[in-house]
Amino acid sequence: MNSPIIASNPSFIESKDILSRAISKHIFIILVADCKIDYVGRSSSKMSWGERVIMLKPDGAVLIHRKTNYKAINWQPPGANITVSLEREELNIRADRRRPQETLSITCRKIIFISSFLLKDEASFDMLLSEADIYKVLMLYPSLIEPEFRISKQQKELGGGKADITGFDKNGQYTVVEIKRIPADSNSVKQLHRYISDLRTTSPQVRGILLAPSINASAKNLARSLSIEYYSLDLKKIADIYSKKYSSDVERLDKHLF
Amino acid sequence: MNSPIIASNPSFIESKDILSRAISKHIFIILVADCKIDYVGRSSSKMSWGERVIMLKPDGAVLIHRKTNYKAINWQPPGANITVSLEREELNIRADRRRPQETLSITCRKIIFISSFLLKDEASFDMLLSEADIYKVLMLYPSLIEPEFRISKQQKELGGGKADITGFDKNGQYTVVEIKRIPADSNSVKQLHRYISDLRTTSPQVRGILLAPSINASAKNLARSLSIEYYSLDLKKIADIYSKKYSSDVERLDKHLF
DNA sequence: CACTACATGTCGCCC
DNA sequence: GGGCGACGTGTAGTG
Repeated sequence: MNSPIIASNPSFIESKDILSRAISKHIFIILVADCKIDYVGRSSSKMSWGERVIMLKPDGAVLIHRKTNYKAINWQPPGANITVSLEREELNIRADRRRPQETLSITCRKIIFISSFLLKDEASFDMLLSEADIYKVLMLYPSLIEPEFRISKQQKELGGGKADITGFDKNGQYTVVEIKRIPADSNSVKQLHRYISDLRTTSPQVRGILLAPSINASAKNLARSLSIEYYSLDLKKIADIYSKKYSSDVERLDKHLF
Repeated sequence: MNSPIIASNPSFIESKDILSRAISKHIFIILVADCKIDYVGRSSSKMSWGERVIMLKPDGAVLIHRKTNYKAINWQPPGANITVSLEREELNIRADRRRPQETLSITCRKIIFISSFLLKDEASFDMLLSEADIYKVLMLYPSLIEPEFRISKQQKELGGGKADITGFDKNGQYTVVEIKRIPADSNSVKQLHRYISDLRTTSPQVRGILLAPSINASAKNLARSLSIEYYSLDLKKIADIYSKKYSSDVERLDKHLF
């Protein structure tokens, strides 16, 4: 954290100086200003004067936040070209993007506060046990789905969507498997039903298996009425296998688990 | 802009005091801190120590931004319950949400900077060329849908959802129209199909028309198989009409365009 | 609180 | 770079 700059009620000249320097050096900037916003691009928007928080990131990303909501009210993604200009009693910040051609213009009539600083942050961001991770483990060990299960195809196109796993159970019955990493709801059941509904018109005995850590009551009822089976998925076990697989030695694991 | 608070390198005690007060008073907070993040909910993630910008909004929204990217790396949407606690040499900020049950935990080992302030902002946000704007233009000039098209109803309840426009073509055939302002995908086709599927059981010749600036290959195939028609929508022309209508003089426009 | 549909969706993957 | 599908999608409107 070198050279943090903090200025309250800076003049326009001072503000422009801080902004220009920070932008050219790719330093993170936060400003709070009374501003109006014009955006023209894929859509277009206008917002008149008000106090907002503006973030200018080293990679060219621009965000304008109002006092509520998770999403920025206006923005520009990374890679935007940011320019600052001083015109009479207004400071203008413009962020341009090409492909798609979009322009974001922030006109400030009062700068309440500016700060700029380096952010030292080299940490990795680890998303744990995504659906893709579970999928990888099940592809490696199909018997976790059901004993003697054989996977025939992954991500098969069905009913307009993509089924997670399709294959055959120990009786040779064609089966579609849907995986959820969070408690299954009626949407999960409907999703799986969409996949198998067209298959069932030709072969009604197609099995649909829903694998999830748990399932809620209405989803369970819906599944029963649609002849879809639900089995609980032991996420802890999956996570265990996943971490072991990615540390090493899959062979020993095989013997240990099955 | 009353009572802005700005503190550089505040102590943990001072930080907790500022945070607790600002949260209880629903005042906007920005802090820059060396922190680690744990999130558990629909997914889960972990990130170890690093300097980040944290925003706590009056409505309970929480955003954690790293030095790059448009999106927050971790967040909590509005309505989260935010609590602050001080434990040994760490300040912890927790944001909890129910339904879905999710927890975001921010552990700070150093507060670089805190500021908190009210944001006076009552401006309206005006977005132009939304799908609603396209409706308006088509309602004014149904012939843009198809020559001699007659609109009977806007936003008709069908198949559990709301169809954009329903009406009759030049042959008196009942028609459901779905509008997209972005390239149509298979979801768009499915959406329209849901609207017309029950109608077609009684009158198979009901037309489904999808209007969008473009359509992707899989959606085109799906549309064909479901007997749904796609026609491209000239957004530039629509925008042109819209802006002219809202500047004035619709009469002259009529003569000019048709 | 549910369900539905829109969004400058954004993001990542594959071609 | 464009096409395509998933997302911790978020967000607004409606019953």
